[in-house]
Amino acid sequence: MAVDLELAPKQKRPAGEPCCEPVVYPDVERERAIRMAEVAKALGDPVRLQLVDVLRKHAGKVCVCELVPLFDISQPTLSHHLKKLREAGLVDSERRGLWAYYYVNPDALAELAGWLGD
Amino acid sequence: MAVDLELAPKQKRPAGEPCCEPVVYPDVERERAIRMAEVAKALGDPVRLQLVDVLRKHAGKVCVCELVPLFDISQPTLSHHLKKLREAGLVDSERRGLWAYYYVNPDALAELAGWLGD
DNA sequence: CCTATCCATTGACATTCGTCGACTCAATCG
DNA sequence: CGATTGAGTCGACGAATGTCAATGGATAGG
Repeated sequence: MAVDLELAPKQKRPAGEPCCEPVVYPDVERERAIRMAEVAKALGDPVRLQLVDVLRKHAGKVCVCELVPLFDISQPTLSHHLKKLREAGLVDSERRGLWAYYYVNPDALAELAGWLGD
Repeated sequence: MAVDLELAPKQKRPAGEPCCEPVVYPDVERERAIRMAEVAKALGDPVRLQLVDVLRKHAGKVCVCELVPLFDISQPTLSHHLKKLREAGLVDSERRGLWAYYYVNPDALAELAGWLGD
């Protein structure tokens, strides 16, 4: 937020001099951007976004065997998407016998939601 | 939102029968998910997320030549990211002589922000 | 035990992505 | 006009992605 851009140049550069001031972008912002971009990237697939949507609406733990018939993809592909969501911290899972239950991690969405909502 | 999942199965399938009810996922939700995933995907890169951040904070039109020194990437790469943001509808641009000015399209973020914020 | 079931992993494949250097093109200045 | 500048495009490259069929490992039921 220390970024304070000047207005655009009104004329051509005097030949040799740089176009603009070398504005420094704070590293703390950069790290925050990396975190939020990771979350956004995980949501950047329709299947994964719908998975998070279903898990959020259900507000509980959902068995994988209930998620599979919701999508036109194979079970290994769904498993792959769930792994991506897990790696991004968006969901967590719990194994109970044969079945695996998934649920959302609300904290993971908070930072991105806050930034988007201003 | 018509999705109303049953609780997970308590026992193994009786061999032959399907594990779960064939839940139908509404197509309208699917199309909305595709739109929002497209926006999320555009934000799924740290450079692009920071670009949107800078443009939003500046709340005006920013010249490309002012954006280039903010990042450790080449000018063609930045141009490529701006194109991606344009294609996703997140930003728009306007050419004035030699310079190109970019600004955010607030509407594009609204749907994703609304979904994230519940 | 033996078999069926759930779910994850592996390997393969085509596609997309992020990045750069080289180039093009329009516009500006002298 | 001729030289220079801003910005977009192109071609190339390695890396990552989404998808599937095949496989594996653990567990429940008979």
